[in-house]
Amino acid sequence: MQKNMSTIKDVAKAAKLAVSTVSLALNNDPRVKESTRRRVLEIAQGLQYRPNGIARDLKARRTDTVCILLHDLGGPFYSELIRGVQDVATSNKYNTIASGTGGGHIGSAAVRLLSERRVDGAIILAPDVDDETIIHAAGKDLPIVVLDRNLLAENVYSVLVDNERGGYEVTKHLLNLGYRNIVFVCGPSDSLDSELRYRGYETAMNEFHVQKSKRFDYCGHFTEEGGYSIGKLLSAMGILPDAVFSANDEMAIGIMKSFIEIGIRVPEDVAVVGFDNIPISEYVQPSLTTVRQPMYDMGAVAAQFLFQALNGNSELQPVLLPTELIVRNSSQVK
Amino acid sequence: MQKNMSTIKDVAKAAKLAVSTVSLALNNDPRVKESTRRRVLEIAQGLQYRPNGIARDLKARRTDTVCILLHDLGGPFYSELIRGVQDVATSNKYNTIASGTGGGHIGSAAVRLLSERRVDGAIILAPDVDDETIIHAAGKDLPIVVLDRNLLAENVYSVLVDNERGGYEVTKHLLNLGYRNIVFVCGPSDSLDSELRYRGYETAMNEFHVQKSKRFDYCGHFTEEGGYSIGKLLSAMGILPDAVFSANDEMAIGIMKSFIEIGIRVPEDVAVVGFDNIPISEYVQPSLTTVRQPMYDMGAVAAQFLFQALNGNSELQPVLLPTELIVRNSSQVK
DNA sequence: TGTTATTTTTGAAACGTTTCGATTTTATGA
DNA sequence: TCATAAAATCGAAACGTTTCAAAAATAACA
Repeated sequence: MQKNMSTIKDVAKAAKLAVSTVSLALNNDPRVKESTRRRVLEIAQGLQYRPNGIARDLKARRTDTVCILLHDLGGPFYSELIRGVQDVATSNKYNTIASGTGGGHIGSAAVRLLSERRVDGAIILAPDVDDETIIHAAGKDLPIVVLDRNLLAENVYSVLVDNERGGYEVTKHLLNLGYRNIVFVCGPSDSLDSELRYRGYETAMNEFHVQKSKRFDYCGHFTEEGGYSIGKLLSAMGILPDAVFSANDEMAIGIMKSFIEIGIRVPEDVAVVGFDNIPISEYVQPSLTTVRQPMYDMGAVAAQFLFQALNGNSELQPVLLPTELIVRNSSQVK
Repeated sequence: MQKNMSTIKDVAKAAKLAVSTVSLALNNDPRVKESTRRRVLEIAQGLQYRPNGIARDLKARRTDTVCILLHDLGGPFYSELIRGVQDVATSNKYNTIASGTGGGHIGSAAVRLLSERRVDGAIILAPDVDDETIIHAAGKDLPIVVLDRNLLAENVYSVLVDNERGGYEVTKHLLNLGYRNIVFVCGPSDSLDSELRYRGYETAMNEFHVQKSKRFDYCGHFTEEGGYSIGKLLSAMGILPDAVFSANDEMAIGIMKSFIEIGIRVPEDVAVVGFDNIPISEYVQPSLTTVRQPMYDMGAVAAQFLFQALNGNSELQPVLLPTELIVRNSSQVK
């Protein structure tokens, strides 16, 4: 049975000093005599004393920690985002913790970290955290940066990726290559991303005076399986288009897989393009033409916003980050 | 300028009740009259009161949170691990936060979360957190599960993957296919994983009475670039083996890339196998034969250990999870 | 109505720190 | 040696909760 964790009181008692002196000593306050400090340090060491961070946070009314909330921690392309946040947070001497909002009671992670003020700031890329929660939690002393979300509120700042332009450019790429019958495969119907990418597609198609596919004809759930089914469906119904623009890479990969299985060649018979530039998009066969989102930048910019806000600057305009078209082999015969 | 967050005191004052009554009311204690509770709830709502989690944690001396410490949050194959942990933690009504140990001052994340007791338990897969820190932080009330680390200490529990057997099996697979001149490419010299995988390789080679490569001749840093250089080196020196067993997939992919670049065919000229079964290993060309680590199980088992320990069971023997050989095209002509 | 049992509310202490103003100790200068 | 300045230490309050024992209010019963 281990004895209880020793506290600053125990150290004080052992050193025959006041608690306050010990505290000062441990925090290297110049007011304590050098010899006392050394003695305190020694005794603290001997007692295996470790300050209790929670008590410290309570007193300080700050945690020096920011969090990043993701629906699915460890999703395929959050990695760079997290890195971006962490790099900036670290250089501002803040700690970063991440939490997934997916499992468990809905909103529990958000409530716990934000509403109950266990962090000093937050970056949120999680559609399942509702605006309400965010608006309520945000405050002068707890700025929140939302990613990929249309939300305008006090102490809430916004970083967006130009999904619409990305959709426009990749569609135009297809059109320039001569493809005309281009089908758009959308994601979940409540996905803003999917919607915006469609709008870009729409614009490009209009620009070329080409008839566009009805938006909601083909709808996966941003999953590879979803794409696979849609691919099967398209070919089974004998309505193969010239090209498919899938609202994300996972679905695009599923689509390609289904095509290839039944002997439809990509891109010779049908071109396929995706969106997101997830790591495997480079490795699938054929490699996937897609649109890169600047995930690292997104994280870094979001974190910078956070610290600007924490330093009192509340005049931060929403920023729109550019995407980048990445042409690979799924759209263009070598 | 936003006014200060309201506390339970403000609610009490507004309701003309004692703080303690309000606390009881908010926590649905049956001792408070129903009508009072409703009144309190209403007033709390009106004041936008949100309990301060830090104060609560301090008083309760527990956080209902466990953390998972990874060197590189968002690394390619942690995703499943995190999911495993989170699933189990959630079903035990605990929250999970994740933190990367890579950026920033070394050990800072670990110290902050573990030593300063901001969590009730931890799962650690991060070679850069040293044993010392773990041993010191661990306690009856803060069990720690270490993954892939040889560490035996009080309140520290261990979940391992049978790297040695994995190495043995994949080597045997090569030997059974007739390969004899098999080179082992190791990871960083301080990597236990790499070492164990080598031992499995050694055993298999001995079993077949084949001469094995010297262990430290070829050493990448578990990176694709490292593998690429080694591949170049091997071919440049004209000492191509029959097969290469790379201590992880990233390096294996780099090696294949370099081979293919200069016209060496995989697997016809040289077979390549890796370890870890990272997502893209399935998609590279040729697809990579590798060894799967049961990441989800690892996370789930680790979390289960944690909660067993939190519930007073300290008799948990280290567990060794089996690996699984995944044969793909990089080792075997179709 | 008075007594007792029950329900409801309360004040104070505690969790482990930091910080402030006050007090004690030591050093300084005449 | 004494007064004063400077250095070192101290005690108490505070951070925002929960909890415990006790007090107050209400209900039940004779």
